[in-house]
Amino acid sequence: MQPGAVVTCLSALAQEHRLAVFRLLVQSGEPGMAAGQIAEALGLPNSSLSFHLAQLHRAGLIAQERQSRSLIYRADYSAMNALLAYLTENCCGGAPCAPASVDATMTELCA
Amino acid sequence: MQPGAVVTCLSALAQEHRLAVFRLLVQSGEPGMAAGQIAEALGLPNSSLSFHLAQLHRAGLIAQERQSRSLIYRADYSAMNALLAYLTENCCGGAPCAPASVDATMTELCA
DNA sequence: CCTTCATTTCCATAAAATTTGAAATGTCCT
DNA sequence: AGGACATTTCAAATTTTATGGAAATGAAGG
Repeated sequence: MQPGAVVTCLSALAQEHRLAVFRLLVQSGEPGMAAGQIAEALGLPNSSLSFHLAQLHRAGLIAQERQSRSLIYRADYSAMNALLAYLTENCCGGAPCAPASVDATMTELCA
Repeated sequence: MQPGAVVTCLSALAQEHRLAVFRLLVQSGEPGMAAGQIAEALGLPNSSLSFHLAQLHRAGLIAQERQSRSLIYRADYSAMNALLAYLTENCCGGAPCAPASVDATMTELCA
């Protein structure tokens, strides 16, 4: 993952409503949620939510799929894992402070 | 970790220069770095860097210690781990998608 | 083709973040 | 006390981000 993409991802998550949206989708899992459902669940105006969804989508953290008239959104777990991996990379100056298994584990996480 | 604190942490990291500062400190490890060193390493004006250091410090991601005339900064690994833990929490709707060992592993990470 | 429904795009406005030189603060040394 | 040094605080301009109503787009059904 490249630094620019990391900043984009972090910026996408660094906002109250967007973090709430992302967590809702992370916890919603496979079925995902339609934009309208999300708006209702979080009490946000449609246009505001759409703005936030666009940011999360642009960052690659959520995927979008049309299902008849609704757009359903899902969390992209692999993007989240790439982000986590980047943050822990080269931790502690290269000295192995974490078991080697962590990297492998994180890659599998929610894949 | 509480949602407000999470947003504060993510906001702190969601900026090109601050992400660079944080990574520099993460990789620098135990000895840490003085503000001046960081400014020079990243080519930032002192006042700009000071602004960014303050945000990282306020978020609890870095620690500050006075050493004679210099202020040396270090990454706070436990804060980073708390942040990572929050993001993976309740992943996939409570269905255990990651080995239980991950939580424990992450807690130890860079402690 | 027309209407309804779900969502996005547009727009204007308001709020927040970033940038830096200059001045202030705090520390050390003589 | 006085001077040099490291860093922060202040202030003001610029840029970015967030908000939400109204209009536009796209899809389904009669």
